[in-house]
Amino acid sequence: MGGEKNVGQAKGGKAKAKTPRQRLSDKEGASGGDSPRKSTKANKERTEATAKSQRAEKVKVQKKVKAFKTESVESFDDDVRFNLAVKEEPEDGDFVPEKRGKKRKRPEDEPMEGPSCSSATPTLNRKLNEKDEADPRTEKNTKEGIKIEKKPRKEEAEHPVTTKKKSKEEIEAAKALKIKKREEEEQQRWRWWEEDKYEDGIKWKFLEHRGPFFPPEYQHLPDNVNFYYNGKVVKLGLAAEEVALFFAQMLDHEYTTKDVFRNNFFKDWRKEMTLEERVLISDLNKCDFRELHTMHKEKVEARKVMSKEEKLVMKGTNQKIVEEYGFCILDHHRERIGNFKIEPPGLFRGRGEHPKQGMLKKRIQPEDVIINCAKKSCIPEPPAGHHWKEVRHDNTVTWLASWTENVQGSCKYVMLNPSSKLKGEKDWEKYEVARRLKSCVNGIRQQYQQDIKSKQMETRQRAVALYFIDKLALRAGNEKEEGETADTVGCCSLRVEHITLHDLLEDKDCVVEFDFLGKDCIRYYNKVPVTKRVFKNLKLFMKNKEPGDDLFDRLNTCLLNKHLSSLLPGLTAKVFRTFNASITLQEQLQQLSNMTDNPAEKLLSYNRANRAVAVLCNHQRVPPKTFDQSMANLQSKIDGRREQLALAKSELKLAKKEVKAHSSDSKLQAVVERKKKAVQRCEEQLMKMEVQATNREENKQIALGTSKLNYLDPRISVAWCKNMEVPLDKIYNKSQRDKFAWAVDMTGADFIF
DNA sequence: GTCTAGACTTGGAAAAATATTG
DNA sequence: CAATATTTTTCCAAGTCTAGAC
Repeated sequence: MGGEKNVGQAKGGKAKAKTPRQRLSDKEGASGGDSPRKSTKANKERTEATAKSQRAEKVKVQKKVKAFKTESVESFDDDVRFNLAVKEEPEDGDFVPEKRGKKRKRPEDEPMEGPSCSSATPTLNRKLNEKDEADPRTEKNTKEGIKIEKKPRKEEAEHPVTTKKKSKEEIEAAKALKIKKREEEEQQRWRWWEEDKYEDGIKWKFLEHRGPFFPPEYQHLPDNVNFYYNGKVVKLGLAAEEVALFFAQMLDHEYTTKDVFRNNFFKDWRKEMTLEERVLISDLNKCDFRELHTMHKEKVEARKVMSKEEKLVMKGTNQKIVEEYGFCILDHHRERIGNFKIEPPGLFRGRGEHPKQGMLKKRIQPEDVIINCAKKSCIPEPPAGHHWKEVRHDNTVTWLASWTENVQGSCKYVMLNPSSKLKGEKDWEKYEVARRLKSCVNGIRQQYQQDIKSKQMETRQRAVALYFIDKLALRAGNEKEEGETADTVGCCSLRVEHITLHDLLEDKDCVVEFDFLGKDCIRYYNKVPVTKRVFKNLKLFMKNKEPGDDLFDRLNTCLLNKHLSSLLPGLTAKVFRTFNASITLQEQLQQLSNMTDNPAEKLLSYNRANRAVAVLCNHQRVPPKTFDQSMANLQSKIDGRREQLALAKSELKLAKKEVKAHSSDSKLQAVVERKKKAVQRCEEQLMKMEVQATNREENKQIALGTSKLNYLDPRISVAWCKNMEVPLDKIYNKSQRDKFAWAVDMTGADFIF
């Protein structure tokens, strides 16, 4: 369920009820001490472990341990962390394309006009496409050809036994097709990272697309499906009925039991009603949506059990839509759009205790939509009988279409896919800024340690906040409008009630206990020993304040970021998260992985390093409902395999005996060999499964995705794969490889973040 | 300066697609 | 082959940060 599963006890807000989606963390943690290798531990230990003494020992145990290590992440009591900072790291300026010898000059014609509209037909995209493909860069093609050829071979080697009944040839053919497709794709890839960058602020020179895709209009319910009010059938008008269905669809969801949600919904629903409807329907509790709900469930079910043919048809029509609306032409290249579909109307599902949950998110009309494209491109047609709100040609932004959403009044955008140049370039730049921070972080740390002693209150607060941001990877914490959103905070917006100071806690001096709701109402709970100076300052900051008062009353993110950017151009609070995440990954990989490990162990090490980062960044998830079950399944599989192994071993022994008895019988000799192989195979499989179980258990409440996608410099992972001889697709799936194509292409085994 | 709208990144859940199993 | 488990993709909310209005 999406809402707020677990009522935590994070300290909450100014007179607001809190129902935090607390998950892991605190001792009383929901799932009670079930397993000895609870990953929750890691979280707790983050601060509890006096890192230094334990570290050495833990690292040694690494190989077999089940507990998951985070030492170097949190240990980080000041001395340690600050030593670890690196001085060297000459600007190797990976971001400057010049460095890569083969930079390609943008061809003269490229800041282009693009194809003129006049001749364009509805199949424009296709045509452009072909044109694109006809742009051969031969030398590269050959190179890639080789590259790709290798990959699939490896893959095959990894799954050697495809022993399904299907004919081998069929499988081979399918595989070959896949390979070919991949190859083609690779050759078409726009290697933008080898090109010059545009002047500042210009995002594109040509942009053409078909506009966003609108969801289908609402159709009346079938006659036999009824809404009841006060026990009587009421035939609703189109508008009210549509909104009623939104609610009915969510009946299984916890949302619909919450007062705030129900009230907001009812208020907005009534606005959609006709006068008579509004007069009649005055109490949500008298509404009976069950028939609508049932109908909806049946529809979902029907979709699930569709025949293969039907599914294929569906897939086909979807593909056509993607083909038509899912791509744009950006500076001569066909790029995938990320979210080309206009968000359908529905009920707003805010997270946590959102004051606006349940409000009606209205249907977007073309009249609400601003289109952005090149002047000389073929302007997208609005749906028949409609017009756009505006068509503009702003090449200093990256969006293709935008509209204002009615619940929060915020802008929504249609933008490109992560694999696009526009997103990729920005991503690359982000990691380069983080690397620049690496080379000066020592100085910055020294400075804020100094600043903590400053006579200026503002400077001191800034220094302490920065200390937290650096040490704990907290988010900046912008101010939010009260009552508009759930009550969540980040560093600068921490309130007195969110921390508790302990002169002595669990054998440690000067411990700060954090307990607050962060982004998405995810609880942050941590007990952190800090320096005396920080501790004393915190006491001072809290003096004479109410629990609901700001801890850093002289500070906000704007001030902080201004200061940061004066230390290093481009430096902002969130760069510390990126930097600390990436550097942690690199260190952890270094510490945890061994060349002599088998592939499964290497992967486990990678995941553990990734996990260390996720813990640092407080990326949590609700364990899947099926978690325990699937864990048990795996365990029984392991047990089964164990038995099998024992059996195989005894058979081997027997066979060996036979050989001894009738020596030099070549047939028996062969049997022994075969049995040996069987044992070995069994052992390998068992081991693989055990590693898998460990990994899964440790991952119970940790979400790796966000850090992998947004915080970890992909070049670290690519280099690691090369060094460890792990195929990249063990780490990154297809879309991740696409997103990080720039990194995959440019990174050698020697990359250092 | 301060405030706010705008643009873009980050985030977990849910849905859909695929793989595996009985 | 269907049922189930797992992985991938989609969805869209919720952050960060900047620039420009005032």
